[in-house]
Amino acid sequence: MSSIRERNKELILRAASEEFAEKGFAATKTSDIAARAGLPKPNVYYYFKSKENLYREVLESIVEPLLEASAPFNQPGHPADVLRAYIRTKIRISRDHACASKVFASEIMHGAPHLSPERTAQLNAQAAHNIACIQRWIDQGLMTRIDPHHLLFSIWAATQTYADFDWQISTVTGKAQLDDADYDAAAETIIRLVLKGCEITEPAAPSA
Amino acid sequence: MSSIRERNKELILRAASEEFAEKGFAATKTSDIAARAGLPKPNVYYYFKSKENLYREVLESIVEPLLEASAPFNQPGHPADVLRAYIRTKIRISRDHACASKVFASEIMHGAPHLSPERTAQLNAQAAHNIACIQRWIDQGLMTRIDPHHLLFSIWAATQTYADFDWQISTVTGKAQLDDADYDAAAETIIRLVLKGCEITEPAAPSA
DNA sequence: GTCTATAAGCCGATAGAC
DNA sequence: GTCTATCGGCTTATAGAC
Repeated sequence: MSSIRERNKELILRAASEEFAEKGFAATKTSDIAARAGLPKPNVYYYFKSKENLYREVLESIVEPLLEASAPFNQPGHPADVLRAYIRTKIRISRDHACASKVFASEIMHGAPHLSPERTAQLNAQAAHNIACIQRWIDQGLMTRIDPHHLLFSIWAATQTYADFDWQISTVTGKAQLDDADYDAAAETIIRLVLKGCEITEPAAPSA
Repeated sequence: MSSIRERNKELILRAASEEFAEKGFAATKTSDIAARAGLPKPNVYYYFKSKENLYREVLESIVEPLLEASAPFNQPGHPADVLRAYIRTKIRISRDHACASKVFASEIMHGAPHLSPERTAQLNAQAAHNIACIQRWIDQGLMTRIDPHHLLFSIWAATQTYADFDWQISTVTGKAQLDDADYDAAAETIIRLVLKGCEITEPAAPSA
C-alpha cells in the first residue's frame, strides 16, 4: 500500500504550489516547503529529487487545465457562446488553481525558462488556432474587425489578473478573499466588454 | 564635478532594471548587474549600499509614472476622453518603462513586500478616486451600469500585459519586438472594448 | 573614488543511522 | 521508507590596497 507515498507527494506538491506562488522560484526555500507540508526536508528530495523538479511538476499541473480552457474554440459554435464559455472557464481557473496560475504567470514573465519546448509549442498551437477562429468570425461578419491577437491578449490578461494580482485586487476591493459572487461579477464584466466591444450579436434562439 | 557619480548610478540603475525584470529579485546576482553596467561589483555597493536598496530604487522609479497616468481622472472630462487618454498612457508606460513595469508587476504578484506603505496608500487612494469617478459617470447615465472595480482591473491587466508578459506576446505574434504600430493597435483595441463595452457615447463636438 | 581579494552565511542536496 | 546531522557551493557584502 503506497498510499503514504501518494499522500506525502500530494502534501508536498500543494505546499510547493503555495510557496512558489507566494515568493517565486528562487526565493522559495525547500525547508519552507517541507515545513508547510509538515514533513522533514529530506522527504522533499526523496520524492522529487530536486527543487527544480518539484517546481516543474507544479508548473506542469496547470498546463492541462489551461489547454482545456480552449475547448470551446475546438468545436463549432456561435462567437457569443464560445467566448462566454472561454472567459468563464479562464476565470474559474484563476479561482480554482490560483497558486499554480500565479506560478505559471511568474514563469512566463521571466521568459518561461523551465517550460518544456513541447508544452510551449502546444500552448502556442492552441493560441494560433483560437486566433484563426476569431479571424474567421470576422471574415464571416459575425463580429467587428478587431485584431484577434490583441483581443486574445486582453482576455488572457483580464481573466488571469484575478489570480496573478490577487494582492492588488484584495487591497483595492478591501476584501481579503473574493467570493463566488465576485468571480461571477468579474466574468460577466469581461464578457460584456468583449461581446459588446466586438459587436457580437446573440445567436438566433434554437428553433426546437 | 560629480558627473561620473551620476553617470555610474544611472548605468547601474538601468542594468539593475533589466536584470531584475528578466530574472526577478531573488534570482538576480549583483555581480550580473555590475557586469551588465560594465563596472566592478563593489561599485554597486558603494553607490547603493545593498541589493535590496537598489531594487527599491528601481521600484520607486515606476511609481511616479503610474500615479501620473491617472491624471485624466483628476480633472473634469467626458468618460470617452478620460478613458481614452488613460488607456493610451498606460500602454505608453508598458512600452517606455517595460523593465520597471515588469519589476513592479512581479513585486505586486508576491504581495508587495518591498513597497513602502506610503506608496501603497498613494496608489490605493488614486485607484479609489478613479473608481468613484467611474461610479459617478454611471449615476449620471453617461455609461452602462458596470462594476467600476472590475472595469479598472480589466484596463490595468490589458495594458500592463504588454510589459509583463512580453515573452508570451512575442511568442504568439512571432515578433521579437513590437513596433509603434503594434502598441497603437493594442491601445485602440482596448479602447474599443472599453468604450463600446461600457456603451459610452462620444462627447458632443465643441461648439467653438 | 575605484577595485582586488576575501570573509561570512545561507541553502540545496545528501550520507548514513534508524 | 524516514529523518538527523552535515557538507559544499554560491552569493551578498566588505576590508583594505591603490
